[in-house]
Amino acid sequence: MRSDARANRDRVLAAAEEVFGESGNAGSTEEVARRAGVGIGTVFRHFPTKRALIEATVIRHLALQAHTARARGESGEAGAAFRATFREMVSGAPAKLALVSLLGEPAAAVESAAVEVRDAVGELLARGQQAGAVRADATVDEVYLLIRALANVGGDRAVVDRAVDLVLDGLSPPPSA
Amino acid sequence: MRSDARANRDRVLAAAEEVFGESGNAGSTEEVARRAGVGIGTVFRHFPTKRALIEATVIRHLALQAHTARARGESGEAGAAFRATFREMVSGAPAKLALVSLLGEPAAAVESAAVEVRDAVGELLARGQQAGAVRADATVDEVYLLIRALANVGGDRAVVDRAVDLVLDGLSPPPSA
Amino acid sequence: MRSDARANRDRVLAAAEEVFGESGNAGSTEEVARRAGVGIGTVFRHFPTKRALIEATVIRHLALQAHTARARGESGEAGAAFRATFREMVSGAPAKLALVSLLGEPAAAVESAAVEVRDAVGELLARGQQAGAVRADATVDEVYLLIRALANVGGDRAVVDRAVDLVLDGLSPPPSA
Amino acid sequence: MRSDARANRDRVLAAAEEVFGESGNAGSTEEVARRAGVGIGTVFRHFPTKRALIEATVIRHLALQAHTARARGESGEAGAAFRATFREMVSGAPAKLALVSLLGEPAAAVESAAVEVRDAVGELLARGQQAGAVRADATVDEVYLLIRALANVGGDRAVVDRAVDLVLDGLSPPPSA
DNA sequence: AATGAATGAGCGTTCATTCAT
DNA sequence: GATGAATGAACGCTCATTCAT
Repeated sequence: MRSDARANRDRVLAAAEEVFGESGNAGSTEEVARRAGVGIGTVFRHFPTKRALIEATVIRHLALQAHTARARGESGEAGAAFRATFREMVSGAPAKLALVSLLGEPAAAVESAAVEVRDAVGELLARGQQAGAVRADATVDEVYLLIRALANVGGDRAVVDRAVDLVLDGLSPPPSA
Repeated sequence: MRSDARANRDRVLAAAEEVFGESGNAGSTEEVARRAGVGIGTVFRHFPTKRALIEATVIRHLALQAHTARARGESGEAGAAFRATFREMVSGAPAKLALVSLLGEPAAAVESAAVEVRDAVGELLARGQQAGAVRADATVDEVYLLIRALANVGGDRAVVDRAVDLVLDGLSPPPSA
Repeated sequence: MRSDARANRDRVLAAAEEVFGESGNAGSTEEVARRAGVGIGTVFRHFPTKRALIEATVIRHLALQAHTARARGESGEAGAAFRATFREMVSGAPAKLALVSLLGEPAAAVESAAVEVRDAVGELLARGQQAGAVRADATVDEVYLLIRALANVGGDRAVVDRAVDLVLDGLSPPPSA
Repeated sequence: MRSDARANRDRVLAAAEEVFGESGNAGSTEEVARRAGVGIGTVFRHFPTKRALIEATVIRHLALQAHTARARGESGEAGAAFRATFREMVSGAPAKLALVSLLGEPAAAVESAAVEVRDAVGELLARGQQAGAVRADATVDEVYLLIRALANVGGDRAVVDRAVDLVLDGLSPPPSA
């Protein structure tokens, strides 16, 4: 039965990402249970409080983001890798509301998952800069903030894409160098 | 008595901006009444539902933003006006614009208040472009989206400021002109 | 409307004494509301937690007991007054379960209400002893404990009465004095 | 395997006496399983409902009490035996007898276990009376009620002991004999 | 026979909304 | 017009009970 339990846990987490992504903290635990196709008791068996459920959801989301960033990091040209990852992280966010901001004081586990993402982005950025493909004066903080801002803003996909183009242009090194 | 009522309406709106700005949709109507110094019944007399109250709050905020943008539009240099307004709109609205996304389907009145803001931004953008101070290929849609994205993202104020600098750099015309 | 609110408060307290008296802590706040004929929200408006409601109920009960004890204290013969009050306090308890024991750590207000009762009993006891109608070596603590024990025990009323007779006999002064 | 099952049943009953003795009906079946070192399913295999478990616990306790009373009955002096048993029954059962009152309508099996105890007390009482060591007009009903009352009352152990002394004094034959 | 994951009714509590004063 | 007491639906969470393994 261990495998059933794990499967349920995963379905609950997936449902939670949907629900809290759509409705933020206003999403209800009951709704999560309904979408996961399990009883409310099962949700609470796996995550003892609503907050614990949200934290686990956020961590899962951040882990996915970190994975996205790292996966691309090994590919060839540094500038292209940086830009492609930037685009993917912006458009890949399945939740449109800022999941992370749901937590007042983020738990330590959440913080460390976020650091993981930031570090992955930082590595891509550093390579891009070494290759001369990204402005030398941009820091991880700003770049990661831009990714978060664009990933969480609502609006037409095409408009977002063009806005990303503009931002990536701003991140290119000045041609006079 | 009409003026009393109007005064109450204004105090309620001001309190609502505070409360919902701090706590989002989780802020309670009772808390709004308390801060406005009126009874809960008075709040509901002026705004028949919580949603109506939030909408009115958002509209008030958007109207203020439109006003800010228009006021700036008449001042001297076009590129500087555009950039200053961009900065003001990003930093002047922490967490308040997020209310718009809590509305689900925004009411028509909210939409039209938002269009007002977009148009004001559009005018500033057009002038900046005519003056050669802003990239000719940027459109209002992208610019307004960037403002919204940066206004709603959480994070250190200083980091946000530097991110805005990067974006405004990206919006500058290419030096090859 | 102040008087309506007070009336409701009283009906809630009376219902709570019934419900918690019958079912102890297992009695539900909803049941209290139902018996009081008010909505659940009204119960919580007057008593912000279930615990606060139980405390208020207990205090009311203790105040009634203290009143019973004091009222009798002014009447004529000291020994008779002591015994009559003892009987009244045992049989007058409308709640058959030990309301007081419902509280883990009793709140300060509850403690002081209990002290009030103990003091009233103590005064009656002292007078009885001065009049030579009650054993001189009995202390308030024991007497009050006997009252509590007999008030809370279940069983046939007639049997309780005879048990009280036996106890009061034990509290009489030894005839050899 | 039959002996394994019986061993489990006993461990569950012992755990139940602990848990419900401490927390009354608020004690949870899961906690009983945990302390018994078995799965929750095993508890419900042996006792189909929580109520059945509590009943079995109470019956076990009453049987022990009856045994105590009977064992003492055979020892030497009748008055001393009666008084010693009275004291033991009062102090040996803190909070556990209270479970009986949580049962609402006690099951027939519980009633008959209680009758067993009452009868054992009755026998001790009769012997004490025959020996002239206990008041002739006291009946089993009153005596058993006094034991129940004192066993269930909360309060300082020393105070309870002195209250028992007073009661036993009241049960002594009048010195005029 | 034993296990423990799953279930869902029920509880305490909150809060938008109504309405008698 | 203003007030605030009353209402009850909805939420987070617990726990007795069931059942697949």
